[in-house]
Amino acid sequence: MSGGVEWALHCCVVLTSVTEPVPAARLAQLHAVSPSYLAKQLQALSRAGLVRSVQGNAGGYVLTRSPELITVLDVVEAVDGPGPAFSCTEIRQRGPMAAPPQSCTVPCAISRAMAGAEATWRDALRSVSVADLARDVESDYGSGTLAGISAWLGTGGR
Amino acid sequence: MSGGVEWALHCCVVLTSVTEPVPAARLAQLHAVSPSYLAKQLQALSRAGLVRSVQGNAGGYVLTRSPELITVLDVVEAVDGPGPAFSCTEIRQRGPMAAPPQSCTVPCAISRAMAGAEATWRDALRSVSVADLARDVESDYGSGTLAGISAWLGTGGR
DNA sequence: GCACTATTACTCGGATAAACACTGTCCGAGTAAGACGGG
DNA sequence: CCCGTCTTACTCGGACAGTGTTTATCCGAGTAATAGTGC
Repeated sequence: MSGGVEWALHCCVVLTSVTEPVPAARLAQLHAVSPSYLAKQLQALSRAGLVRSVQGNAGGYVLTRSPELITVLDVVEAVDGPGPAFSCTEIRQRGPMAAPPQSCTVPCAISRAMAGAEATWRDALRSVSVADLARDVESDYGSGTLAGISAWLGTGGR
Repeated sequence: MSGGVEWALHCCVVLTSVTEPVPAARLAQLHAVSPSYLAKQLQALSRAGLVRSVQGNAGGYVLTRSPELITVLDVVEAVDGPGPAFSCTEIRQRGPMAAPPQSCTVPCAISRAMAGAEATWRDALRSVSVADLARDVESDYGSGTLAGISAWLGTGGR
């Protein structure tokens, strides 16, 4: 799995607590990661419609909707791509003992098993929203943690 | 995900119906795939203890235990590696607003969410055995399908 | 003092290289079967 | 006819290139704030 997913999720959680746009460079130095590469992930989020980009001076990124309505699955699919991780090659239709095409109206048993597992994985990620993550953060590190980060982002605490 | 997982699973299903060792090359031409690369996957299965390799003339691969006791998860972990797909980089401890180490006794909220989803994925794969897959194949393509493949593997049907 | 305009600096966005992992291939070590010869 | 030995051919196992995707980077297009100027 792409490592940028973690960055994107952390950014979404941080963006929960801000109201004004935050530049990608600021988010990058907050997490001490490569600014250029983080920009790429944010562009993916923008293409997926999860965040809105504001150009010009005092621009940056903002969430497009309430954190309750953004699931972890949304972020993962935006960064890693929506396609399934396991793709069936239909090798049952190849070779000397190939299954006839008329028998292949449904996916093969292996593909079904893998697809079912991925479905549960997606369901689990869909059941967690970015707002839930933000709540957990406040619970883990004490209330006011996100407010402090928001303040740091706003002030030029460089 | 590695594409070799699919090949390995098909091989395990096929090996369900044989009693004598089957060479990797024979499995390769059955599925019309690269013999050398399939050998690599089978080596991984051997390292994981799922199949037993028999060297010398009339050698090949055999399952080490009953197909009921081999789960799809076993095969996936053998080929793709046992490590989790999502690995937390602990970026919460980096940057100017880094969380103090004493607050990081438990994994961060994001890591927990991803780990939980992967756990359900693993459970789903663990609940399906290779024997289940073989049963489904017989059900899909008619009883005797695997017997026919076994016969082809045994005879020099080249 | 106010409005308009030109400048300026800052933002995102996509196009461009480097690094890693997956895919594919090869040849050598080891082994069991089979052929051969002797008793 | 049976046993032991030797050859032989076949198997796996790990080491070696090719290719695609992920990671990382850069510079140009566009925009909003800002400073300056005239009324």
